[in-house]
Amino acid sequence: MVSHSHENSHEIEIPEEISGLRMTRQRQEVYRILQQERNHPTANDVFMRVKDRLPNISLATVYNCLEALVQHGIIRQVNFDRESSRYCPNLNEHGHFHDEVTGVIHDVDFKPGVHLADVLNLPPGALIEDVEITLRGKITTP
Amino acid sequence: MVSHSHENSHEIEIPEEISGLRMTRQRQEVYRILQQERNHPTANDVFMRVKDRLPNISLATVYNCLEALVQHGIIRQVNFDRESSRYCPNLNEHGHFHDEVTGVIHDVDFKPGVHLADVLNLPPGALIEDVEITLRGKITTP
DNA sequence: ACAATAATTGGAATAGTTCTTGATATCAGA
DNA sequence: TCTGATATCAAGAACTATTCCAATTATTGT
Repeated sequence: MVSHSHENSHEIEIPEEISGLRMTRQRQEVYRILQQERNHPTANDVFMRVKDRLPNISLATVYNCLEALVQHGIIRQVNFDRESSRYCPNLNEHGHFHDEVTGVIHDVDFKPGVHLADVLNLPPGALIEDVEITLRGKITTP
Repeated sequence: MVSHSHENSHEIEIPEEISGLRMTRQRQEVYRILQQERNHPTANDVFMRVKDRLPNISLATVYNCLEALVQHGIIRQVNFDRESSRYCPNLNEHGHFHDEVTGVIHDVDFKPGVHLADVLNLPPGALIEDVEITLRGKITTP
């Protein structure tokens, strides 16, 4: 069923395996959408977009694919309060600024040389495995 | 129904109004629990604890009280991934370190003099209204 | 005390996500 | 290549935290 030919040579090529995760057709397409749309889509956003290419894909599969990609460190899951999870292909340590007015989510990098552990009073012996920095506010354009 | 006498003088006294919020009996008791148990309880944790003193309180009321307290800036709501929201009476700007092994959540303060805006490349014009810093990891005790 | 307003209750509804089951696809070894 | 084992997928049911709703109760201001 899966074609191994180069269907559209101008599109992003996704290898058949990333970080030990078998890249099935569904995972490829889900991943491709995250690479193309850097708008921090929700699972449902991805679901709607991916149906263009895989009309029979189910929402459960989108969730499965996203989870597999997250588990293998290929994408990141981002949560804002209790809203739907969003997904992000930017693997650099970064935070997110959520513009309350427009709803747009901006990636926020640390200034060069800054590391979180340098600015926080962590409990002794703390070994950080994951960081999530989320900011909410407005953008004033004077 | 509400007694205005000092029922137990050794207990925390909670005024009848905080920041413009009428402190009903239910809100008082919910708030008292947050002050006493600094374990970042969930709404359900609070519900179970508060039933000792208000056996007829409903979970919806606990949610209402927590929301009212959050809205008035008396407590903070904290979210870890997609888990139940937790609530925290510490109003200082701080983050949370979630110990994956024990499940304990530690408050994490900034080192003195550090401000988040100083270490992040925020989008131009960004006006931060709320910050959430959540860390996940282990604590090694050598 | 009375009317108006606010808060509480309990249950139903909602939304995002996960689970289950049966079908399909892929892989590894003979 | 065949065969069994394993992994993935689809569809829908189930789950869970939270919110909503309608009826009751409490509080406030006059």
